[in-house]
Amino acid sequence: MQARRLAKRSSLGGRRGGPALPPPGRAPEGGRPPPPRSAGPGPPRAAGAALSPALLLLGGEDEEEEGAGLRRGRGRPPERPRGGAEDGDEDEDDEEEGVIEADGDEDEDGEERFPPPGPGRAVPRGLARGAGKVGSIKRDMTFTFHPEDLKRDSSKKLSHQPWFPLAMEEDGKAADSRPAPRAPDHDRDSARSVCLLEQKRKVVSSSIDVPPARKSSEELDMDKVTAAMVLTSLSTSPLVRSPPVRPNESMSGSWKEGGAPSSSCSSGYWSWSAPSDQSNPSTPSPPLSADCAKPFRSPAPDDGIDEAEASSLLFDEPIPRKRKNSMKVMFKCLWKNCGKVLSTAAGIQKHIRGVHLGRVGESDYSDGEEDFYYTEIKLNTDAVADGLGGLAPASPSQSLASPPTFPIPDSSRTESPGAKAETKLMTPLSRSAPTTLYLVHTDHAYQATPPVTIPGSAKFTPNGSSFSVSWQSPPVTFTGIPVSPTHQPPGGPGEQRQHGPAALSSPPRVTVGLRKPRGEGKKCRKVYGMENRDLWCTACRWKKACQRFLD
DNA sequence: AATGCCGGGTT
DNA sequence: AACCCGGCATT
Repeated sequence: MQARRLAKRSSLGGRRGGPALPPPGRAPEGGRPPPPRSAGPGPPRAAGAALSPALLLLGGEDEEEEGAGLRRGRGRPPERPRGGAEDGDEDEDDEEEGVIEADGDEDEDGEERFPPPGPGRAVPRGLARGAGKVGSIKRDMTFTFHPEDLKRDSSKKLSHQPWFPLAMEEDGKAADSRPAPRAPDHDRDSARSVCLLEQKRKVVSSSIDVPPARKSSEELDMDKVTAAMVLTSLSTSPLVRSPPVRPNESMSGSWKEGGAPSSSCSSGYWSWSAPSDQSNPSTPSPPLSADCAKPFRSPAPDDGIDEAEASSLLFDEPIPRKRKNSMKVMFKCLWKNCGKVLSTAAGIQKHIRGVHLGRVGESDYSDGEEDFYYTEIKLNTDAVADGLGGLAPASPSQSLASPPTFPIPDSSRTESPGAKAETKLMTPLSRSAPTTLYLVHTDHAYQATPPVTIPGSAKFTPNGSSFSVSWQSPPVTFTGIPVSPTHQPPGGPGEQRQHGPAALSSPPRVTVGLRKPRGEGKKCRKVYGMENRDLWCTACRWKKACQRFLD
């Protein structure tokens, strides 16, 4: 590393002249070829910066070399490293990891960018897209997915409802005619059309039988289309994403009962895939996929897992599916001095209704008032080990941007009676989650540890008596006021700068003009060492006050 | 000597 | 503004 720096420095002309080592393979002075250094600093560097987070996952060495290449490259004519190397690198990345959409919207060649699903996918899709619709479609539909198609499809269907079945039939015929040209059997065709319909929508895997006997397939279609649309809107607006996550809520949406399980789940899957199309760089919405897509992957084992793995790896977030086995949802009564914890929402509602609200008779009836008196607790078996990271999977990305926007955690909660139980209950968790996710997501283990000591998690014990209300607020305050010194949003140096002095200002008022006392905490240099200078926070790299490990 | 980072220069 | 580094204070 130092060598690298030296090399760089010397290649730049050895500003200080004196102690600079002679550059390894280069004539030091005199008729030096004019290095195109002015062209260098901008783009390549940026590229390096962009790459590094992803590479970080793959291991330090790669990045190291990458970085070295970059820096060296700037002083050199673009023989091999940059122009070609960049492409090569990216390709490599793509191949290794399947997809990187860290900056997915950067390039707008939609077609190229499309294959998020990983290497295996590209081929079948091509086939499916082009001629080979016939044979492989059944398999493909499970995995391939074009949100566009879906949208186009549904909109088509909606607008031209009348001719839709016809079209489908034609489609089916066309499909059929190739392998076995024979007289069209209408029954089979209709059945097939149903199948195709499903396929088009990417609704089911092959193993799930679509009941062809259903007479009014049109009605059913409408149903599904509407369901799909509902889900579209849901998945499009990230804030309303919570509902499908929780299976055991008593009021699972009405659309759910109307649609077959296949419908709902496919929608989940669909909304999961959607981000690739929406050029939403942040993350897919794993919660949906975690619950829904999985069952459908199992019938087709050749693909699903890897891909999910890859995606989770790509987005460098804790694997969302973890939640499935490690999460346990409990419901805690918030009534004063009660603190009863039950495992089902129905149970806790009944409890509240009966015990606290005194509505013993009307056990079935629920106006939702009970919802105000209990809260959902997600117990994570990993929580102890991972710290708050365990909570993270609930909701990944979008609130990273604006953590401290909801300073009214409790009061508001108890007041809006019209709100739906689910959303209301979800919010505390799903909102607190991104914070924790953030902590885990951004850096390394030792950075994840300090947050564990924050009040929120300290109280996050299954049976803590003072748990419920007080627990919900801390995450919020925590977000707003960085109790945890460890982490800063990438854009937040300024913000954090304020906090540092704020904390320090009261004790050492005397030394206002002087240097602030040296921080005793770990700094990037200590933590990562000189050889991993690339991992340092920028401030440390520039020999400024460390931003990552604030004191 | 190693480290942290301020102040200031350069791009 | 981002980047970089001399040089000083602290450990």
